[in-house]
Amino acid sequence: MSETTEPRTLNFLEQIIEADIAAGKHGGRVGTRFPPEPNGYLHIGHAKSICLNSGLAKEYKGTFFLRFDDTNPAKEETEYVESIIDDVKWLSGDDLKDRIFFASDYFQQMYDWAEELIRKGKAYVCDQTPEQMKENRGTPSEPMTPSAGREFSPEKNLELFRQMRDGKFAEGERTLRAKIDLASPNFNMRDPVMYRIVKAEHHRTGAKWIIYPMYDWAHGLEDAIERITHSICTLEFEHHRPLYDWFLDQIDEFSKPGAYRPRQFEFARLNLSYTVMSKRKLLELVKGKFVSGWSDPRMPTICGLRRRGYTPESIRAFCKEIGVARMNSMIDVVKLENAIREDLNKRALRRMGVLKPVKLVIENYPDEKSEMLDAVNNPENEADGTRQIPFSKVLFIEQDDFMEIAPKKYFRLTPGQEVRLRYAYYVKCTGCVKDDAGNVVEVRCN
RNA sequence: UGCGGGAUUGUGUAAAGGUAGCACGAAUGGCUCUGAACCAUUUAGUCGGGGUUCGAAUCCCUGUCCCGCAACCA
Repeated sequence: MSETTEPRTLNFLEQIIEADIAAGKHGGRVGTRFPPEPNGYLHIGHAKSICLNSGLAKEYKGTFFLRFDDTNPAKEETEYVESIIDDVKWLSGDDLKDRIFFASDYFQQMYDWAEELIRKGKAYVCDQTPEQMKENRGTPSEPMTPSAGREFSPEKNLELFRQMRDGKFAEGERTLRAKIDLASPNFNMRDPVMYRIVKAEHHRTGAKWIIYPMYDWAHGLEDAIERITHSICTLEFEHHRPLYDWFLDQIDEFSKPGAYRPRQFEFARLNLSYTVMSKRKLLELVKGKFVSGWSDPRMPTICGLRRRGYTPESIRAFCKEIGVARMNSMIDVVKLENAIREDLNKRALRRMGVLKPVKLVIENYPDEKSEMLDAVNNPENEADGTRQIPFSKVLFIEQDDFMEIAPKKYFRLTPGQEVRLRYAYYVKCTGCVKDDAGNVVEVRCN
């Protein structure tokens, strides 16, 4: 007997993961995460990342975490944290129990590792202002100009760093920088900032910290702490990858032979035709009261789609359908619409409604009579049963369902044409009644 | 400019040297219970130029075009 196996096509991430499992990396385990900064509401673009990460974890029987990358108190709020948790739970169908984390919970650990780098002479305190840093960054052919701190002893830098932590400096006065390469063609490697001073209330740690880790320093550490195996992000972080690896290389715990190492992989973000996804513009719509709020059904936010009637299954199907690649693309929004149509077609209970009514009079139906007719709730699922709908001489139909003078392929009511009324009788249109202005006020048939 | 990515029907996405497939769209036809859905048929593609090979979307060379980055944002 021959086995017919469904030909399964893997996307590039599945191929990488399967190769890693086959090679025994991480003991064959898969751990993914969705790491939003709580600085806004999630939209359909984020849905792609959520479905990807949670989907891969499910597919390979791994773990999926929701982690808030809350490293910039100036932009983050608890309101966003709460909405993101709701949206991710709803979309992924995962209760996220015990699997919601915060970068801010790792601040002390990150700080300790920063001191480790300073002690090793791999990081230093810089006194350049943001403006000076920009001026001194150099050009592709000229190296950057460092500050004196680059040559200070580890002891002195450690002391300065502790002073930063303890509030001896104002915002912008000092930063901690990694000592990497003054002339790297990848500007991310030209001594990137690891910590900056931000004197703002953090939504979780309050005023405990006044120095905050930058994304590049923090992200790989967060992944490493959580034992993420495949750290999936969007394409624009591609040339941050050398930095991601460099930082982990500097920390004993993650650079020892056989030590745990997460890896970064990039994919193309979602672009949807006719859809605004810029956080700034969406915020403008909300603040300017052009919409009723983040969950306005016209918004491309996850909560907006939810209110519009999208099911999580349909959005997941959409994400699976569009695939994942490293090429920038523009998905036609009809693809999203197709996903919900397909889903709802299978499970939605049908109801009839009339938006712009016009009276339909059945001339040969008795004046006083009325009867109840059986209507199928869902033609695609008999189990959904039937309901009763009333029928009488005078009914209301959609204005668009009648045309006095109709084109060739008009299948609705027009004088002389017979149609079937849904769940009821065949009727033939005999004409219509108009008011003084010429508007059709009544359609007649028998 | 430097660095890093990318290029397969209209839009996406497969094919790891061996028949270019799938989905959505579009078109045509069918259907007197949603102009939906469904059914049938059709449409249309490997960026250009060289090379390797019996055979190239795939490997090599070369050109072109597109995207991203050069924040004390993530």
